[in-house]
Amino acid sequence: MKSTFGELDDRKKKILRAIVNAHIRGGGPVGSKFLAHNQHITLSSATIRNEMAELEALGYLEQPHTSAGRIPSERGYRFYVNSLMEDYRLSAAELRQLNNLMRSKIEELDKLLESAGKLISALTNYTSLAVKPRQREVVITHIRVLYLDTQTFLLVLITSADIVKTKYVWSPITVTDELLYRLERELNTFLTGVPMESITLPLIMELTARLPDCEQLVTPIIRYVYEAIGEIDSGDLHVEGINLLLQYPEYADVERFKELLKLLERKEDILNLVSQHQGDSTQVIIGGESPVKVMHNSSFIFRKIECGGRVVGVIGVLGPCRMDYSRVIATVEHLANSIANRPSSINQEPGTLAGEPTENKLPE
Amino acid sequence: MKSTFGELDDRKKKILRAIVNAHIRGGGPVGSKFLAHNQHITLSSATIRNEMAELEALGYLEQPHTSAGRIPSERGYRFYVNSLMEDYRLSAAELRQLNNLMRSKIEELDKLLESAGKLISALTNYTSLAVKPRQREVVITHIRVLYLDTQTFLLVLITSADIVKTKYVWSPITVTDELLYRLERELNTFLTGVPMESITLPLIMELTARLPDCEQLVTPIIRYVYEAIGEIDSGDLHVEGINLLLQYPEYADVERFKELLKLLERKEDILNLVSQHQGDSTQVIIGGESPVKVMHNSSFIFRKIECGGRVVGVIGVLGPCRMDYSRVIATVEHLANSIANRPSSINQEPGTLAGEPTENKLPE
DNA sequence: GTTAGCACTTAGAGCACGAGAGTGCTAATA
DNA sequence: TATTAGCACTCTCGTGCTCTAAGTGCTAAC
Repeated sequence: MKSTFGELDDRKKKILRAIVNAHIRGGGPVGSKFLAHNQHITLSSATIRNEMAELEALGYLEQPHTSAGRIPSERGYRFYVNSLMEDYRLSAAELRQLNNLMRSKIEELDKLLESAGKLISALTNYTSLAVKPRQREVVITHIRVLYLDTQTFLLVLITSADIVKTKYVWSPITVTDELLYRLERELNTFLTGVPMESITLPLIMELTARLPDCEQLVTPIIRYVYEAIGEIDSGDLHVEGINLLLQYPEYADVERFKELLKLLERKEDILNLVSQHQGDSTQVIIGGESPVKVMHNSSFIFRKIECGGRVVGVIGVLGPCRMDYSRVIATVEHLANSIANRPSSINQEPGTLAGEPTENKLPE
Repeated sequence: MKSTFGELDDRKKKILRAIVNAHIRGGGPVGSKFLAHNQHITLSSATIRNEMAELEALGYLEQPHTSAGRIPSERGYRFYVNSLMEDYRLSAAELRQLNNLMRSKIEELDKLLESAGKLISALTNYTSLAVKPRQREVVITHIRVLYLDTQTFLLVLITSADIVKTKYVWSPITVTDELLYRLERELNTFLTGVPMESITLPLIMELTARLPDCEQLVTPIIRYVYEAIGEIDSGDLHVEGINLLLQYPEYADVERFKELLKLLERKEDILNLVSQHQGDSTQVIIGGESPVKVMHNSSFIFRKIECGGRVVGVIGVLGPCRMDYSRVIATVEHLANSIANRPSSINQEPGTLAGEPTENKLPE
């Protein structure tokens, strides 16, 4: 059957698959002779050459130069990922390592994502990204004020994103339990459930008026509330295993690698890219499909981790377009699912409450 | 005056200084002819050649090959840093940027160190390291338990390192204010002021016995306390501007750069190195002086940041041995001092209390 | 439709060669 | 005696060349 427009006949698919597989393994362009030795292909090299020429005409293959073999084009990779590649079965050793991580019962999601990143790097031999995504529209749900001594108290903010922020406050005035009680009550009245934009000057003035004996505390506290919410909003990116990319000839060009490093260090573009993508399934961005220019020679695979309807993280893998897609996808999916379904450890209410600790440094 | 053993006469010093300066600026080996054009040196190239030959014999210079100029040896750099280099005066633009950072009033020390790292990278064009050092012998000073609803409460741990950790706890039993009050009291009695090693099974059993109606809560809480202290202990390292190193020919060798990247990603060796060093002044480790092998082609400059007698951070710069030492040292010192002396912002009690917020994620 | 064979193209390794840079040494100079 | 000019020598690096290996496209035979 001749290739009707846009579709490939079985033989072409088989050859394309073999080329991509071989290229992913070997790195170099693959030639007709090499393919003729392939077990699954019982054609002469001449026939294969003809098919390859057609695949190139259709845009699935490219030729670095006349006397080289063919390499997959981006379109070729895309077709491979969509239609050709076989599912990868994780080996026993890989499963063991993945499960070990989950069994280690790391409590903090941040730390867990970081460890997951390390593990993915190690398993796939590519750079891993672990994203703590932006949390939009965070509001304070509770405020607590803890008495420490007559000059200091601890402010505890519990937010709708279930993140807790704490802060020491040194008070210029002597504080009493009674004062703190009133402070706590008024702060809760005025600041909980209120989106950032609504904390306006009139509101602040009214709040201050209700607390005539501790005016001096109100402004800094509100400033801190602002900052805390901003920090929760902001998102973060952990990168592991950058050094692994240097083993691939694709990154031998120092200038190119440098640009990629810059991208990863700036974090912003990656955070945007990840938060813009909607899909729940594993996303595969191949080379030029990325809106980010410096990623045009790389592929990026990532997947959201959802717990109870909220995106709590994103893990991903960055590597050359010549990436072992099926293995990476299998690894990322396994890990994302494990994290999403992990039981929490302080009295497991499965899938609902899992605390993340945190810290609050007072550099005296 | 001839050079008596170990000491260099003024002329040699002048020549060595000029060589190191020129090498730092230009990158290449520097030759006698080039030096003869130097304003401060009024000698012929032949004389300079003789002096350079002697400096080489003394171990201060090296020659990549016969027909190249000289480059400083590590000993040469060391002598330069100790005795030859002039103090660098920060430019107005540099001072402005440094002061802007401090004026931005970032509250969280972590974030501030991170920003400081970014700024140092940008100002020096080398990689910066920001270390949150290990905190040894942390104990809990207060424990608070906050009622949230009948099934959940918030555990707040205040530690001797002035770091606060919080954690949601989901309770399998219905909690009341009264129960939490007793829980809080007993936890404080048994766990505060106690070093980790002393939290032994008998102690845990006694604690459990005192709280017959909420046994199920005690074990996970203690586990969490362990974890929290462990996390405070552990230290952390932020690296910024790795990409900047790639502009220096010293790192053109991919394999060498890769090893350095690995080192920075593993973090451990750097944390050890930094925490072992005792000195309060700025430390300069040149090439092979480092106990870490992969740093033998790099220099590392770092300085502790102390607030009220405690080391709250370390900032440093990593770059090629051919580093602009005086500029880096000036920048690091300025920033370290600024951070050490910064006023805290929630009701500034200068130099004593400055809160660090924190977060506590509940991924439900 | 498939295959064998052959002419053609190209990258890359290996080599020679010359330019450029810097040295060490010797002899002349102040 | 310390300094300098001059010169032969050494080494790196870039350029241009050839040769080889690999792989193709095309034609003719099966």
